[in-house]
Amino acid sequence: MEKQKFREFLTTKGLKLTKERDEILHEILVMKKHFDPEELFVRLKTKGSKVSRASVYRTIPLLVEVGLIEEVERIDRHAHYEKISEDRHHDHMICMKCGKVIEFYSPTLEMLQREICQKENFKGVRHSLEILGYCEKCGG
Amino acid sequence: MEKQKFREFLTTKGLKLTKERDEILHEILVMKKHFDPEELFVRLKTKGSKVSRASVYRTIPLLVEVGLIEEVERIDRHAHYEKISEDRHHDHMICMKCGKVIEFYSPTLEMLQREICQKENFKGVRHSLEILGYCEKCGG
DNA sequence: TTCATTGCAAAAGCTTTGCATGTGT
DNA sequence: ACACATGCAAAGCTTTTGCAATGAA
Repeated sequence: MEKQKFREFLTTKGLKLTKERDEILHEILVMKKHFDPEELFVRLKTKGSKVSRASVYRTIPLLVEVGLIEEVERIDRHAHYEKISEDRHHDHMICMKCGKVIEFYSPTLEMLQREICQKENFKGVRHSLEILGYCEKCGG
Repeated sequence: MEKQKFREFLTTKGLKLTKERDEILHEILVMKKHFDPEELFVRLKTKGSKVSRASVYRTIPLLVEVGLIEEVERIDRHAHYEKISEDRHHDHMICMKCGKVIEFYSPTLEMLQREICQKENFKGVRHSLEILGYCEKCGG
């Protein structure tokens, strides 16, 4: 159904559904976690795809635009993306020592943010909260 | 007093207080808002400083380490930093249309985050919350 | 004097783009 | 057939680094 959504988007925009675009989206749907463009490219290559880096980089913005993926963080100099799941938005805790990422969700937090936006007359579309610190293992 | 803090840090680490480092910190203290390395470099140049880009890039990590500045976001491919002010931490709302940045602070939000960390046995050190959307002017 | 530091320019690393060719619709 | 896409390689940008010269302590 994500594929359907993408297909409609392309049609609407007068763009074309190519084998490359399909392969890229497919690979993202198959992955569970975060990914960066290079990683995605390598995965595709490994599976025998002939897609080029350029196409990967050119397709990602389209997928962000449809709302199928979103940029979650930038580590060093490369962007990281994540599939937007059906279930629900979540935020991240990132361990500054081992890099472990804990995803969490707090309805209270979501509500509070809506309130804050209202107070500032700001129309919030999406948000990202990152808590940096140390995980249980690395020394709380 | 920030300068004092930096000086002590350098001494402790066996590093030297150079004219360049002083000029860089000085310029940051004079600025009120966010900045990126290039912007900082240009400002210094404009004021007649002879500092090189390399020194700017080499000094920034030191200032982050002392806790005088922090990275607040990455836009496109460049990092943005901000002076850590005496007063208090704040988060950001960013208008996706005009780029306006609204800083806000919510004690409730701060408290809530401490609770969330506790639940995950995570030792939070700092966090950043970005709400993306549209400001009053750009169409709420 | 002795290391850390600087500037320069080259290198690195991620992402974008020009162009000729290929391909959905 | 007509745009739009693709791959490739080159270009772009921000950030890092090697090296010889410089300077703080």
